[in-house]
Amino acid sequence: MTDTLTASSLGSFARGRRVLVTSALPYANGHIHLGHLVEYIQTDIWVRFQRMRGARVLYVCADDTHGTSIMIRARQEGRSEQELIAAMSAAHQRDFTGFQIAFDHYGSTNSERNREYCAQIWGALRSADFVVEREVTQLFDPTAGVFLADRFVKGRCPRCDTPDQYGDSCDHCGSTYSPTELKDPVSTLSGARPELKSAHHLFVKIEKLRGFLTEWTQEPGRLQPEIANYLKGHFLADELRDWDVSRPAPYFGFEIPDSPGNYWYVWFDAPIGYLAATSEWCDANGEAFDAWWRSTDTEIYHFIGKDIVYFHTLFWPAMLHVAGFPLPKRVQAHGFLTVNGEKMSKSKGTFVLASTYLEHLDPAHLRYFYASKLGPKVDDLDLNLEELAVKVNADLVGKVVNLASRTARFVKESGLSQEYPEDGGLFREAAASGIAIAEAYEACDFARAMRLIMGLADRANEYIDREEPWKLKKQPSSAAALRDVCTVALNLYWQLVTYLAPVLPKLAEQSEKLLGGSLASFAAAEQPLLGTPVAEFEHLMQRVDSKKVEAVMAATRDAATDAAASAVGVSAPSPTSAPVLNQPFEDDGEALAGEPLAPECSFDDFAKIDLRVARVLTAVVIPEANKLLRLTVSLGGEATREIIAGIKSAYAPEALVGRLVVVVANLAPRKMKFGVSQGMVIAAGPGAAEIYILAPDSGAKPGQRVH
RNA sequence: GCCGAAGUAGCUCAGUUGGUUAGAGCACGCGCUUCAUAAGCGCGUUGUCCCCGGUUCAAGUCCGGGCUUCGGCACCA
Repeated sequence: MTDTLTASSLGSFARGRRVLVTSALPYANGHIHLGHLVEYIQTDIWVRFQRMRGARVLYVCADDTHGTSIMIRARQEGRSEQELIAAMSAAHQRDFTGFQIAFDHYGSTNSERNREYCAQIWGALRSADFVVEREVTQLFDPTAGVFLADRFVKGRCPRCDTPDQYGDSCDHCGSTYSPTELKDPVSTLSGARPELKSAHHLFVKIEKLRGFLTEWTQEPGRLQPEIANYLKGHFLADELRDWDVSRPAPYFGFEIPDSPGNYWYVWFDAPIGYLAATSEWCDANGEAFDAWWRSTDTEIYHFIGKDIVYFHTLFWPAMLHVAGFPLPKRVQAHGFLTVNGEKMSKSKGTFVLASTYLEHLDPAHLRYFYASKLGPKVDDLDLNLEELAVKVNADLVGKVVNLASRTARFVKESGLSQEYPEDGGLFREAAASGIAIAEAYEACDFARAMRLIMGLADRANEYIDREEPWKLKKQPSSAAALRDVCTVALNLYWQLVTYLAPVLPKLAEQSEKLLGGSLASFAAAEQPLLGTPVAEFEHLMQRVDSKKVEAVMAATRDAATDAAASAVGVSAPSPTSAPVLNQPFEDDGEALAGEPLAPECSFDDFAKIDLRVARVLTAVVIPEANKLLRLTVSLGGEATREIIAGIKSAYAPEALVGRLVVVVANLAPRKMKFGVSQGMVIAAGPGAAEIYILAPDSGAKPGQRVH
């Protein structure tokens, strides 16, 4: 009956194909959350799919462990970096396992093997004359004890003398310069006067490879078209700047062997972690590294987020190319996750950690939901929790699992028929659909694959309804017919579970127990199961309970609150404290953590800043700008100022006119694209819709100073 | 302003190389069924396929122009 398809054609389509797959390395500075999981679930599904088609797949990942923030966090927590990253790696791996993400090997960038590969690639860059060493005289903040990047230094423009300019270029005259040329430089970190300090810096002259990279990135199928386009128009159109790959001590990372006191920048050693992880796996499994990474027979795939595209499409291929490694066949980027249409937020309970989710909900639900949403494009993906419940309940429970649920019990005694019954071509058609489904998986168009599968599920349910097995059951004379109908239904179910197995490995496993076959290969969808026993039916999947969804969000909010409490050292309230808050606040530590306190300043320092109450007289949008409003404010009497403020996204002009605000009145005028701004309106918030202007209580008058 | 993507039923989306009365799921209404996890099946309602113009025997699909939305960049001290 399935003779139109050669047996196991789907399952062996990729036999002999050797595929090396990576997900981006999660940073050891934080726990895995639902946003990370988009990538790992996407990759894991793709890997499982490739295996089911007969490819030999190696899936590796590792923790990304280096950098300043790890160093500082370890200090704050009073433990070594090694302790910190070991604990975080264990937590990461626990979370991944919980979501059935199955790496072949999970390494760390802080491994000896990684250091070796870093040295190897570094050596190749050196000998191919890609490294420029420059004795750079850099500004150093003696208070904070760190070298200052350009934008952490301000001063007067060396060309036109305009004050308050950043270390790289002047907004007034447009000239560019080195921060050391700034007059009267100030560190924006501590306010200290930076010292000149000589530092050895190492750069990779990536411009030498612009032709090669252009060709490589524009190769069809290499990158998603929108990304190839973007690179072509933005980076590759101009001369590529030398890439600064070193950081001076102190830095948690690998010291550069031929440049003592300098460390490889975290983004240098992070992708090399792919090599190290592969190598470690090879050692542990008696495989030859060269067969995986040095062989042109191996197809290398990187799954990444859109934020790190240029590391993986410019620097990384450049490094591999120079060091003589084959390059990735494809770099697949995905968008960011939003929850209920917004950025994830701890206070709203949508910044959900993987571990929190797992305490309440089934990982399979998230895997299916992501699969149903993930296409080949770089679009952001929205996790609407209501939609998740509806989709999972309707598709997986109502359609797919229901097929087994409504027929398996009827054949518990008899098992499946010996011969495949007439089914009107349903099985054959579903087997043939495997090609389109496989193509969709291959192209990372999981949403399409899910749609195709659900279409098949609809047809199977219609079949059961037509055949009415429950009626056959009531007539002992129809026993054979009953068994035939259930055989068809369960085989159609079997096909669906085959196709869904990359997404729902646990369901596949349970189904193997129920029906006794093997779902290791897509070939399972081509040959019906016949004459086999059927096990006692057990529920294969629970519905999504919206109470549990709410519990996840509540737990997320609670965790944020607890973190805030411990962050500010709140202990039990003192019995003598007078006014008691009878209403609990849910102020989390998100904001403070995101922007730590600035170094202490003296009263004199503070007094330099002249804050004044002002009244907004006029406010108009600047149409050409995306974020700016042009305000006229009064400081009382005739004194007015024009201020350009980046608050358009949060305030309509008419909502501002007439109200009192606080302005920095003695801020040096700043020439901007749309005019000169004579001051600054004080506001809080992360930006976009969340900008909150400070207002004095009623009674304050324009012109009054804020002390 | 620049670059990119997208605009199809109340919602989420599908519509392959232009080809018959534009589809699915959810929601809604009516009916059937009761094997199944308040699951399933049938029938039905809802559309200026963003707008204008062009090519064509034929445009949701191709071309030109415009509008809107969302990303990214610039601008935000």
